[in-house]
Amino acid sequence: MGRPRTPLLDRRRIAAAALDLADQQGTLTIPALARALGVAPSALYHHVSGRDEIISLMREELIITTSCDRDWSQPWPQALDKWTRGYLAAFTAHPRAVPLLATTPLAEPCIHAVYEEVAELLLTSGFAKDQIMPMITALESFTLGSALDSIAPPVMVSDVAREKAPHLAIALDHTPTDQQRAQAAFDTGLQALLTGFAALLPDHHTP
Amino acid sequence: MGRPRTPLLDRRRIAAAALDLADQQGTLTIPALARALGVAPSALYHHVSGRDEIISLMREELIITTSCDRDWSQPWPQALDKWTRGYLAAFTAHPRAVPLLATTPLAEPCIHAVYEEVAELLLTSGFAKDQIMPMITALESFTLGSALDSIAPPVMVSDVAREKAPHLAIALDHTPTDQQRAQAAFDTGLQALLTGFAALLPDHHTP
DNA sequence: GGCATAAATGAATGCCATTCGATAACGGCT
DNA sequence: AGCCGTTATCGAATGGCATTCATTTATGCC
Repeated sequence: MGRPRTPLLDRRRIAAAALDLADQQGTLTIPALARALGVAPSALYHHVSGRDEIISLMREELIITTSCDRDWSQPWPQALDKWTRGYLAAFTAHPRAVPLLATTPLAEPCIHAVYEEVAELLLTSGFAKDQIMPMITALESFTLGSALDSIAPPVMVSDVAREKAPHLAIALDHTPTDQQRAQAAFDTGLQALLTGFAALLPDHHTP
Repeated sequence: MGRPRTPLLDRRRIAAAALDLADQQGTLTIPALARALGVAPSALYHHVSGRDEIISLMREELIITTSCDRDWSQPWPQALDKWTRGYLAAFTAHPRAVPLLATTPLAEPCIHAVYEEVAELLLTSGFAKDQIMPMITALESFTLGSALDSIAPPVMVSDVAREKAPHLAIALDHTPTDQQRAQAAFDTGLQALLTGFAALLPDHHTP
């Protein structure tokens, strides 16, 4: 026993293992995480304050490992499109972990970098100062909601219900039932949001 | 002991008490819920299968008690606006319960009625059949995400960080810091979504 | 009136998050 | 080199929670 010759744990390793575990099992328990790390459960508490902090680290790890390809040099619609899609992809890459991550807000310092870049993009594109944060927040809310939607069971209308809900039945008949369903909703919503944002520009010409 | 002369519990009462409890405490535990109902913890299992089902019932209760005022006779933008705002209001009426409710999808039969009405509205308004469900889902995802955002701590930029994130600092200086922050983001996003949806109509004139 | 059933109790089970004292290696200081 | 405070682990112990089960008592149907 006693202190090991080389440390077995650090916060990054804990976060990565927790993310893997939650992704495979759909839940996160300290004993299971410790087992995956080859360590006693109590060892974790020398690196993190508790389970909640582990979940925060998981979300941070998610951002770190997936936020490499952004391109703010494009026009704002394309740049926002790419940013938002990358954001969603980060979540859907770990579908079973989403419920765990969705309800834990991201720690402050981690988001400042991205927010700053988006804010600069939108300000130089001509959006009003008091619209920047609402726009960013709306995009993030939509993305988080879409991530949760992507792991929800698809809506089904049983044959008995078809008569009571004929219009819904029509709509569902023209909707994919698999993973593509959530993606189509995200595409439609994102497209609509960006179109609606364009109408906020001062020099926008209404039809 | 033994069976009481008049039943102490039923599913509605359990759901309502659970919603109240989660709203006040921010968590839901079976012992606490049983205490609130004046009952032993094990008594609950004669009415529900477990904690997960209680959470489902809570969400159902939420819909039941708040989905009275909708008006599908208005033009589609106003109707969708009212529906979506009511949806968000149902969540924000129980802010501390939102994390519990957000990750549990709603049971099937409960949503069919609303979906049918929205589907009819959108179909008769001229939207393409394969756009109905994506539009509905996008609105729901945005609303759920906004509900989660409304209980998240507001983003702050400490004085030290102002130099590293000047554009973000500008944006935040023009953003309310209280409850109004989330509402402004929701307003902006909903407006943008509806504007973007209008552009999907076949007879839409692009500027 | 008897009996299957429904609705409660309370004890028991097993898992989980977290804390604490003991153990042993590391690193700086003399 | 030897000492000591610090660091990183373990193992045991605590307290809480969700869930199950045997038991008790009332209800309503035949």
